[in-house]
Amino acid sequence: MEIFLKTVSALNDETRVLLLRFLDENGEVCVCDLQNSLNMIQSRLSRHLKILKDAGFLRVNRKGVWAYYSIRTPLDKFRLEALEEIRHLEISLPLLKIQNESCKI
Amino acid sequence: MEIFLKTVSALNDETRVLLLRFLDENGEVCVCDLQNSLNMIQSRLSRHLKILKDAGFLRVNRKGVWAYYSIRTPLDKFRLEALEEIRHLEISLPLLKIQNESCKI
DNA sequence: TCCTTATATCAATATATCTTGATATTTAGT
DNA sequence: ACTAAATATCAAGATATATTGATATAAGGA
Repeated sequence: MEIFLKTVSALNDETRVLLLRFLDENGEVCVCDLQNSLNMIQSRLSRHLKILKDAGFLRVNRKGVWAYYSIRTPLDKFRLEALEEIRHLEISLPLLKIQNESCKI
Repeated sequence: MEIFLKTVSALNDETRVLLLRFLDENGEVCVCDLQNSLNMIQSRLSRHLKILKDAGFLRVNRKGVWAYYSIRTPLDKFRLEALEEIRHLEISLPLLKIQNESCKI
């Protein structure tokens, strides 16, 4: 029950749905680029990324000071179905903005 | 997005997950019997049933003063997958208690 | 070691959701 | 019309979650 509720509550926020969709479309993205692209305050972004990671949707890849987040694979059936649902939502998705080249993998 | 969030937020509550599971196992159940079986205050129950109904999970069948709730069919893929997930949760489910026979369909 | 940058966490406030008891509505029976 | 029972809705307080700015932590370079 706890895991289910954690999974579902992670989905229960417009910001996080947008994040999932953005990462689903753009693959592995650095936090600083998410910040720029989504025009989001850093502490807010960090919080939501943690919630999505803890709920099993995301993985982090740290390279020095940078943290690259991406959709975790493989996802189980339910999380995958949720992601599939999010793929079909009509969302005006911002473009990925790369801030500095050094951050680029 | 709104519909998705409404669906997901309906799932984001232990009481409602229990309700879904209970109705999934017991079929169409009268509110008064839900009240008895789940040992829940009436206003609380009524609120959660409404949320689940508005989110597309339940349907109501009114017969006189009684209201019989059941899982709506057919459910779309995502809601069905959520229900499937709930089916596999380890929940100690109370038994259905029929209060008065007149309520029985 | 000191400084800078990226990210994470904390504290305070604002907003949303849940629970309960009280009240309103609806229906059937007399 | 009046009453009783089932259900729905409302109002107040309690609890949880989100946002923001401030601070902490960690890594790399001078």
